[in-house]
Amino acid sequence: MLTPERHQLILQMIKEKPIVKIQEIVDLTEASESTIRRDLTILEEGKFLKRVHGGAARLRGKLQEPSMVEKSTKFLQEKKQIAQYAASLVEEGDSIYLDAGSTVFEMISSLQVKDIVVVTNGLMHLPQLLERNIETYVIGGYAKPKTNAIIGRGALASLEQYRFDKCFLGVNGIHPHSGYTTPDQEEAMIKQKAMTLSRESFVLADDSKFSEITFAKIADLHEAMIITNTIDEDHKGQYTSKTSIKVVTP
Amino acid sequence: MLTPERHQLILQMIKEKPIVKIQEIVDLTEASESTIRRDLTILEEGKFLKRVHGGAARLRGKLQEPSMVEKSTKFLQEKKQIAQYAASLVEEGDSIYLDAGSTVFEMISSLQVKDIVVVTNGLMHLPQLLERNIETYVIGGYAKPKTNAIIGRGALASLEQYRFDKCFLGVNGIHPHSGYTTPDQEEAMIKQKAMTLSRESFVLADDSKFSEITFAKIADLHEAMIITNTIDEDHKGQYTSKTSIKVVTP
DNA sequence: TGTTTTTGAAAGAAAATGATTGATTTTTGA
DNA sequence: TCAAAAATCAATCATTTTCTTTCAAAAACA
Repeated sequence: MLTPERHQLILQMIKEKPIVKIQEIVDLTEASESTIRRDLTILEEGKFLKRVHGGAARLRGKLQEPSMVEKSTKFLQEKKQIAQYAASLVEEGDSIYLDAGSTVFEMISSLQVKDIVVVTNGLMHLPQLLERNIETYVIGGYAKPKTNAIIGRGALASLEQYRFDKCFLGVNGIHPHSGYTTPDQEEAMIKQKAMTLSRESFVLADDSKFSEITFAKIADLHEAMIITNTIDEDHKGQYTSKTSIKVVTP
Repeated sequence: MLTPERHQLILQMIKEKPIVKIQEIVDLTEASESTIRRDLTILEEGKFLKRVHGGAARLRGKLQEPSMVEKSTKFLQEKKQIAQYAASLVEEGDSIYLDAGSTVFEMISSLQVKDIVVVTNGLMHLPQLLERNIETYVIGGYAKPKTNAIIGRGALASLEQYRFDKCFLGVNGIHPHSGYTTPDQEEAMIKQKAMTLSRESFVLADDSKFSEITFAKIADLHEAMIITNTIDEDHKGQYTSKTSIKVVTP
């Protein structure tokens, strides 16, 4: 049996059971224990599973097939939690705006409702959206290589064509006085515009964004609801007095 | 057995099983192991499969694309030739429109000039364009899952914002009387509009497109220059009298 | 005919495998 | 709780399988 075949088989097993014993894999694959151990080492390096004493365990959150996009940050877990909650807010029939950015990206795989319309400026999001057969509109404009986002004058005009029930934005800074900020002026304008076109606005942010200020202001705190995972009790009051915060607990 | 025959057979096998062993191919084709290894090397270069130790594996992502599997190496070769010539037409400082579609896609990797502006409705093209640091604008509108193209009313309006030195289009049919045609009415409108916004228009087509007619008309033959690889001498006159054709010779 | 391309065979290199060893971790049982 | 027993582990090595390279014969081509 070929190595990648075995790997597939192992991943299959771990998709069905959260933990599999080495011996179980040995029995099924008819390969030696050494070989299976080597396989597990490789699969662990590729972030496909976690080795545990006696076997291998499923990675939290990664029940789906492994795309190469992710597996970068240690915040992924947190991002997923935040994204999952945000996705649960989307209701049947909604038209929503999805901002570019990795946290918002994680929302897509969690979207349960099907009868929605999505507008986005995030080029990274498109393959996933199309694969899931979600009705998707892209705004036109300059494709910024660094963030894979559509921005610029054309993007603003293009965005103007739509109206949203909800918009979901990523930001880089959240601050009681300075509000929501992001490093790029052009991206800030897009986010701003999206908010004005939307009945409700949501900002997705892990707690590293709190008390940060970056260059371009998007809006004041009260203009959106923040979705985050944990928030320092000491500073919580500074924010809760100005906006509603949903804290997603692990 | 002829080389392309063997290649087809191998692609067929890999369409049915995600992984095939070399020995299995040897048994079926009755060619030597050396030959099969050579075949696999070629097919891997053509991005049709991935070699793995002991055999070959199906590529992730572009698997069940019927059009993809049908394509023989020769076919891809032809597209590359056409695309390469088309790319050589792009001059420093040009603003160009790149239509969605696989032949036009092949142009991107052949683009030598750097100081150009590209506008496209092809979502597939974006990763490649951005990676090559080409200034890229995307038109806004509905993202059509099947072709990964942006189309629709919004796309037309978005396109209207730009002017081009040259536009490069794919079509499905070329016919002396019916002109250029494509199966999707909406896509036809986009192509049409792109032509009107461009000083020069080029249609990229392998010879399977000649004498074909599909649903939606884009334009008459004389409105664009055809770039193709070979053309049947018998019918050549029908086309050359109505348009200029560049025949790219192997 | 001579020339190029394709093919198959063979040799050495590289990779994958399975068994073994001794170390490490977990479990057992007092 | 502790130490012995059992299970699991990483590291190593010999063996097997697969790969690449090379070369000459066969086939296709002009």
